[in-house]
Amino acid sequence: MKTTREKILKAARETFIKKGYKGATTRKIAQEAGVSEVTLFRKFKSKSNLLREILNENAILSSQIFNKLTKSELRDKPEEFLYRLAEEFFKLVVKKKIDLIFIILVEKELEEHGLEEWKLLDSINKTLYTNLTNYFKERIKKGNIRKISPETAALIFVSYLSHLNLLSHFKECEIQEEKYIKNFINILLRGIK
Amino acid sequence: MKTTREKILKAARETFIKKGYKGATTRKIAQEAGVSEVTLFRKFKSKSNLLREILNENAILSSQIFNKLTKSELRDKPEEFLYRLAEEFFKLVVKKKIDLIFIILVEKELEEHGLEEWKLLDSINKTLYTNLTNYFKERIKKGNIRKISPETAALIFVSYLSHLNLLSHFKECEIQEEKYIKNFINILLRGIK
DNA sequence: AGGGAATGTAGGTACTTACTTACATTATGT
DNA sequence: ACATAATGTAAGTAAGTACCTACATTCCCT
Repeated sequence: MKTTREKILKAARETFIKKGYKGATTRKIAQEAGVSEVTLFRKFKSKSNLLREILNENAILSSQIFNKLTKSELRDKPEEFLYRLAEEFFKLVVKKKIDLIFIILVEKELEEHGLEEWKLLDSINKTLYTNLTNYFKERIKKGNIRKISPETAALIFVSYLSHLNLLSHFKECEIQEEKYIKNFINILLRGIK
Repeated sequence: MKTTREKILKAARETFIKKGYKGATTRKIAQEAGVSEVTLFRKFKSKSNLLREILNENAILSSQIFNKLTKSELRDKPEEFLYRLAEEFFKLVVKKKIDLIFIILVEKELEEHGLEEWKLLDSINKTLYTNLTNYFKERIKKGNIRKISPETAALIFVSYLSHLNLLSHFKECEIQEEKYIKNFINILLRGIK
């Protein structure tokens, strides 16, 4: 049985992604969670606070995935490592409704309210990007992969996953995760030429 | 000298990207354009209409780029073709403030208003994606590139460009277009391995 | 069974926003 | 120079939104 808190968090995640920060009204979120609006405000002082809690949780989950894989012996096999990383991220993102790009947009809407939370808000993307960049640097040094720009490679990875995730929110285009990820890793490793 | 119409369109593009659809108030747009709010409503009946005009224009511009390049002799040299395509798109997108991803998000916010305009709204991404997919298919047939999934390759291209564009809206990260695009094409063509 | 915590209901406040109306002002072309 | 079109100003409307208060109801623990 889910607690009220969890129900609200889940509904908020889904609604924020579907409607954007401003578009997701507290009434709608509460309704989606099956609780009254008052309860929402009792549990999470304000709407922006509700968002903050979600983002915090997301950042933690995102780090965990990377750390887990980094510690495994997969680390030394770039192709499998990247495949598993993409897979795990995709799963997390779809299951938990963590929308990587969405976060940036929330940011924009909050900008003028003087929030200094840039760093926090962008943390998922940034975390993955930073971790991956370091990973590529290390692999280049060890001669596992050729001498490409590690930043660019990391950016390709992050952007592809974000985009795939975005697409998954549309009913029309059913995404066959496995195929899309496998093909991607294939091209990322060997190029199209 | 810019016409009032053009001033409003420009301001609207910039504000929509900065604040999102809901976040961009008509007051703010008018202010940014240096005209009164009433003028905005006189020229473009409604806010959603203003958006529609922008998206229409974007879609046309996006097609033009692809068509121009396709007709040139570059078509037969994938690496240069893709480089130029990326470059031109990036220029257009930054100069004209055409945010590829933004468009999808607008869509979400409008969803419940019963807009049936899905297809229109997503047209820039879709246009580029479709055109590129066909391009890759053709190149594979002609033996210019190896046998990869053309859809996946197109998606990598579109998502990378979108993401790069998104990043360019943040003051912090100055994007050196040339380097980012060159490195990208390098990896896309030859892989990281 | 009873008492305290969690939740719901109803109503309301203060604010914002898309959009309108009525009227005044400026610019433009002939 | 004058009619016409384009723009501005002021004021307002109707709807929506985040969030609050007061009180009633339900649930859970002992």
